[in-house]
Amino acid sequence: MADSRKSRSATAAQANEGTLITRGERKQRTRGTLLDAALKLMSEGRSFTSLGLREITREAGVVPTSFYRHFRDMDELGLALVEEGGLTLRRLLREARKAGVPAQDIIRSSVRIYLAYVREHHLHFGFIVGERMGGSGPIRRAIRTEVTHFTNEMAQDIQQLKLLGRPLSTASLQMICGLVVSTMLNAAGDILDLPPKQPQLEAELVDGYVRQLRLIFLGATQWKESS
Amino acid sequence: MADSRKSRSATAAQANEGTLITRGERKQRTRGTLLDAALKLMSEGRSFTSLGLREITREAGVVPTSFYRHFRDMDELGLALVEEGGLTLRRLLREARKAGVPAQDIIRSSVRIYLAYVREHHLHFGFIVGERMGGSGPIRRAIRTEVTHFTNEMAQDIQQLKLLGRPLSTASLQMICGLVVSTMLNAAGDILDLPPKQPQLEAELVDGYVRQLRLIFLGATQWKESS
DNA sequence: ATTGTTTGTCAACACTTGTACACTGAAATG
DNA sequence: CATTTCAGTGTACAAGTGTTGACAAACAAT
Repeated sequence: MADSRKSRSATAAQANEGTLITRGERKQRTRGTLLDAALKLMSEGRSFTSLGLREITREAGVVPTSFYRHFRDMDELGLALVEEGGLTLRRLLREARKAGVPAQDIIRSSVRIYLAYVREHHLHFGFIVGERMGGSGPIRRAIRTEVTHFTNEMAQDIQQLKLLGRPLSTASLQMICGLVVSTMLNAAGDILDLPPKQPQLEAELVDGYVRQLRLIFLGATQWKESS
Repeated sequence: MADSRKSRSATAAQANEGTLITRGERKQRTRGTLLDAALKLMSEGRSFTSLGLREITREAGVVPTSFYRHFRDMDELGLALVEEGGLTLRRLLREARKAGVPAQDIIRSSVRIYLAYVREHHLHFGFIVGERMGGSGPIRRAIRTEVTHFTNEMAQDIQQLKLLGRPLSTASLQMICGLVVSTMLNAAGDILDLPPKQPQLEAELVDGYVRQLRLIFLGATQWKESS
């Protein structure tokens, strides 16, 4: 539902390339170009709060006043972006469930798969990671909610898969997954502003995160509930 | 050197409250009010890239053109803020060294002390945490550099204090400290946008981070270099 | 006492910004 | 077919933006 639109390149309003008919579809389409425009501008080193309504419509190839047909104000657009990002996060878990746990060297392959996914959806991840701790309050809170949901789902998955060998209280599981998720979001932020085509740096980065996660899971296997 | 100025309240240019004489001192003083103005605006839910030059000078009680007497452009001001923030970070370590390790329940009391320090310097921490992953590239990189330095110093301290019992390679130590620092920066971000006067929420938050750190150190004591 | 320096001020510039209002034309509805 | 609905357009305006240049007055150096 979130990705019928695949990163269209500007000037969309009159394109009509595919065979689309209904008015509703058209509306969703330009709404999408507005969201994409915002994401693209942010990916060029800008924060959400610095974006202007006019700037976005310009990038989207639409007249400024058209913005109001889709969002009351910038905050509403921001929240829509958070929702999209949340969907992208959830999709990651769903795909992971479907693919099953990697056969050997679980952590390293998981990190690799994850980082590939981050690169594939770098706009969403850039937004989430970038706005998670700074900028607009409402958006920050919305992101926090999404990340919490993601963490809880992950905790549930780990419990069902019995990945840690012995059972743990939900509180402990959530605390561990919270640590894992924070670490992975840091990792996303790091690779996303790695200078491109630097396999050396990238390898070091991956290595560092693999070891951090190994340490976390090592701690998790030794964890005593009583603490 | 960074804190001769203690969060002055606007309209500073003509104040002349204390006995200050030299021209250089006066310059540093208004330079400080500009930096403070920027920090204050950001603490009200704005990102750095969204700040305007005029806005800052207005908040500082100074005419817009005066800005150029101190900074070539906004980026230069941002880097100055990063430097200040870096100093605040280092001061934390210095004070920790002087105070020594807390007698009992080391992790819990450390977290408490740390969070008190974060609150005391909430403007600097808000800036660092908020801009660490989003917004302007140069500033993000500068922050990363400061955080890395901080991490290295921390690793050195831990090694010298033999806090982990047995010796570890510098690489492992840095990786562990990196995890600790990331976690503490997340913690800083979390308490700083906790609604005020909510001791319940705060206690839960502190508890969560205490347990995350316990897990990390538990992992660290079991860590095998060979990994 | 007479210079030169330099921090902060003032006025003005060419632009950009968010938003209001009336309008068009094609899809939706009857 | 006639009518209504509404996404997108065009124009307009007040308010804010970064930056320039000339100027005032307090300090510094001679």
